[in-house]
Amino acid sequence: MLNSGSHRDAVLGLIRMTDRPLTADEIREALRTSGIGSATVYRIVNRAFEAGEIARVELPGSPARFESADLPHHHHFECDNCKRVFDVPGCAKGVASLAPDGFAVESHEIILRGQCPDCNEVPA
Amino acid sequence: MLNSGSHRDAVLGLIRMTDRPLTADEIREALRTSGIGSATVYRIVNRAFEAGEIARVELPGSPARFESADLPHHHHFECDNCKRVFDVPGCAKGVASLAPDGFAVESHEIILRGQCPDCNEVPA
DNA sequence: CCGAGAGTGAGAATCGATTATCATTCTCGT
DNA sequence: ACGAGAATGATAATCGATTCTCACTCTCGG
Repeated sequence: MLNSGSHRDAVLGLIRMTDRPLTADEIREALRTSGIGSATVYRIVNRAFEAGEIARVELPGSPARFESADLPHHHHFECDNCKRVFDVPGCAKGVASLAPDGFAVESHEIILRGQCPDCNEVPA
Repeated sequence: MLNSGSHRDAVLGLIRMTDRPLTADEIREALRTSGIGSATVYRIVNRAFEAGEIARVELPGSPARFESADLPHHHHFECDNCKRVFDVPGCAKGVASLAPDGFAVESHEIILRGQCPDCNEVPA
């Protein structure tokens, strides 16, 4: 059940393979068959984050999520219903120029909310 | 030192008078001369929020903030240095249309980060 | 085969934010 | 002035997320 690096590979592989940011709990749940504990998940993602291998995504009111560090500039969509977070490619123009004079904008973040495709199904 | 409603008036008045969202602690600190306790601040802002009198602003990694409920659509700027949050009038075009097909966008949020005017001073 | 050292999981501990508790204080109509 | 009921503040309790602890397991070079 243990094999140095196998948990790490599973966690980082899962993150790279998934097209949306995952919480520590989502990761542990996805890998539950391996019996991985949450402390281990946190250890792995924290180290990988510090090493710049993955990115941390924080949204208000929910735990930190992790995704590949090499994704192009993008933003996030949080489903009001299932609470999952999805990647949204692209960016709105002129975002940084919204700030009034005197503010030096160094980064920005756009969060969309609503119903994801799964939760938006029209019940026939 | 107590006068029914005076604390409430002080808190809501402060919120309406301030042009940026305030945390419970910022409110308590601003009114420290009145000896208001944090439980009272929370009670007041929670009730006012439930009554729709003020709006709650939540940013990742910091406590909830409160501002007037009647402000026009706007967004927020968080100073990387002093951690204060400021209002940013206006909005970027086409924000909602960023989401891929299948996503129903119901609301959005833009967070700018960088240096606020106070922290951006050029040391002569 | 052995030992050093990293990895692991269960659970305890911690953290900051917020809420609950409760004895006390105040307000107000009468 | 009086009593019911709301408001208050100090502090304890709670909450969810995350980190720490520690005994144990595994890997791997020699």
